[in-house]
Amino acid sequence: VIQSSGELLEILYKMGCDNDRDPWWWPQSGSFEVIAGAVLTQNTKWQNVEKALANLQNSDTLNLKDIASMPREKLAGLIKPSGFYNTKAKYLQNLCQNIQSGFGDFTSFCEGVSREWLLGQKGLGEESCDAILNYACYREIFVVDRYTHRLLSACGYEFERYEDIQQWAMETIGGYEEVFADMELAQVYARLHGMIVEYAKEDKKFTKIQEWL
DNA sequence: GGCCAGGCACAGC
DNA sequence: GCTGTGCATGGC
Repeated sequence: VIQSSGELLEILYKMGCDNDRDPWWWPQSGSFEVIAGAVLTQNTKWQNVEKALANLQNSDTLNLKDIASMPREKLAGLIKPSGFYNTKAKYLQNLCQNIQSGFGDFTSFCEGVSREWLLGQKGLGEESCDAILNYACYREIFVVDRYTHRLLSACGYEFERYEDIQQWAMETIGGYEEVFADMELAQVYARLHGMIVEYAKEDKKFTKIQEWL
């Protein structure tokens, strides 16, 4: 079991001080790209998502309006490198259409959207919803993914449900407010989730973190 | 060639 | 409610 949650958080926080990255970790945070990325990255390496995003960018269609209105086959072709391209094309296009009809544009979407609305969209589960809320809309929500689950397991915790992990993470982070005093809470959540992902890519069993604790 | 990647929907218990 | 399966490409 983790000896000190604060120590773990500080380690992760320091790892996040990479000036080359988006300060919120997710590339192009605060923009529509996050929405597309959240769907495309499902069970897929980010490296392949980048190719799909680049295809959209190069055809000048990486925006709400064009994805909502282009032929689905065309969208599927553009996002092919990210895998599951038929289902993702359907989900992403449907989502963009619903955002347009429900909110109008990206800015209004971010102001007005709720977690419940997102969960009602096909193709968005809890992780994708929270990723959009935190990284696109800058809401105070911590994203839980496979890596977070694995990290806690490696440290001796036995969480099962998504919301249990999320609640634990947000309460724990809240208890170390002074450590992150120079950042907004939403950005702290964003950065820490990102660092868990980055760390896990290098050290899938979290052996280094376990050594430190 | 097998395995996994920044999940989710849907069927069948 | 929980578990299994399909979705599909690309890099190691």
